Amino acid sequence: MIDRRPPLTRARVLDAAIALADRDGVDAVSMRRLGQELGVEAMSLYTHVHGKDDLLDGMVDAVVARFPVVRREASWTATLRGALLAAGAEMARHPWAPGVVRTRTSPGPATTAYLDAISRILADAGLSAALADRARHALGGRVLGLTDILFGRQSDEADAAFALDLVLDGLDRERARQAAPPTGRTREGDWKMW
Amino acid sequence: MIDRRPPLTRARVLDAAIALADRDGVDAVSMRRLGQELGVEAMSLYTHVHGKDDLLDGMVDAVVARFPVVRREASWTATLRGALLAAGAEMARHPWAPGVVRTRTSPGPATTAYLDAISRILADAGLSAALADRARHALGGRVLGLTDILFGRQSDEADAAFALDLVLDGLDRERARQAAPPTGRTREGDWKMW
DNA sequence: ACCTGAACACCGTTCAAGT
DNA sequence: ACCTGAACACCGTTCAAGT
Repeated sequence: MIDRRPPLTRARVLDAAIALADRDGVDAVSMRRLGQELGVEAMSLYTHVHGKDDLLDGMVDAVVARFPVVRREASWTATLRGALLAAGAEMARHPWAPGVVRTRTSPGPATTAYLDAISRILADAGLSAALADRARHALGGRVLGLTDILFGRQSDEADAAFALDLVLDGLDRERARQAAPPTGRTREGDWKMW
Repeated sequence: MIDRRPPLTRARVLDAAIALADRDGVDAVSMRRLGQELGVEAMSLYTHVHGKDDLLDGMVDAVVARFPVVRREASWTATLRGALLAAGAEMARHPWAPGVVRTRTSPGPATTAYLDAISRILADAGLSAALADRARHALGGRVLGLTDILFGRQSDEADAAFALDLVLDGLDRERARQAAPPTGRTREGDWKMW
C-alpha cells in the first residue's frame, strides 16, 4: 500500500514543534506528542532530529530565522531600534521561546547570522569592538527576553521600546564620548570602564 | 524505634531543593531525587509543598529572600545600582533561578516585599507612578535575567553594571525632564511617550 | 534510509494504608 | 498530622526488527 503522508523533513518537524509549543506550551512538546501531531511514531523523529536537545535548538533557530531582514534607517540607533523591536515582536508570537533560549548553549546558523548583522550595524556606527560587545549584551538580554513575570505583569511593546530607547540613547552618548575623549578630569559619576 | 531524622519543614525542603539545583541543575530537582536527598519518600514532600509547581515557586522566593537589605546611598540611582547589583550577584549564585523565574506566574511574599522596596526608592526619588512602573520593567528584565546565552557568552558583573548604568542614567534624565518640562518644541528623536 | 514497537529507566501525582 | 509504597499515566531514548 502506498504511503500518502508527505515525507518527514527536519523543517516539517521543527515547524510542527513550534506550532505545538505556540498552541499548548513547551511542556506539551514531547517526542511522543510531536510524533502524534505528524501522524508518525515518536522514534521516527530521531531520523531528522538528534534528540530532544537538538529539537529545542532547532526550534529556537527556526524562530530567529523568521526575524525580518534588518532595514537601514537614518541613524544607527534607529536601525537597531527597528531591528530589535521587530525581533521582539516575533519572539512575542512564541511565548515559550525566551525561556528555551536561556537553556541553549550554542547558537544555530540563523542566530549566528542575525548576531553578525547586529555586530555590523554597531561596527558601521563607529563603536569600538569593546563597546560593541557590551552593547550586544545590554540589548540582547532585554529585547529577546521581553517578558518579566517577576515584576508582575508582562511587559508590552511600549515597555520594551522604552527600555530599548534608554539603552540606545546611552550607547550613543558613549560612542560620542569615545570618539572625542574629554580633555579635563573625569566627572564624578562617570562609568569607570576605560 | 525512635526516628532520629530532623523533622521535615517547608524551609528544609526548599533549602535542599536549592542546594540540589545549584549542584546538579534544575532538571535534577525531581520529587523522587529531592526526597532521596532528604532521606524521605517522594510523597512525604507533599505534606510541606503542594506539588512541583509550589516547590519551584518556593525556591524562587527563597532565593529572593536572600537578597541583601537595600542600603540607601547618596543618590537614588546609586541606591538602586547597589541594590540591583547585589540582587544580581545572589541570582548569579543560582544559575537555574532566572530561567525558573520566567515560568512563574505570581511572586511570593519575599519577592513582593523586594519589589515594594524598589518601588519606594523610585517614589522617593520623585518619579511619577507611570515612570516608576516603566522603570521597574526596564530594570527587572536586565538585572534579574543576567545571563544571555543567545549572545554568545555569559555576561559578567561588569556587563550587568554597564547595562544598568545606561538605564539608570536614562531614567534620571527622564525624571529631570518630567520635573521641569521643556517650554519649547520637542526635539527630534525625543521619546514619544507623553 | 526510514519507520516501527517493545523495553528500560525515569517523571509527577493519586490513593489506600499505616503510625 | 505525617509518612509510606504501590499504581497510573506519562517522559526520553536504546535496540532489534521490519520495509
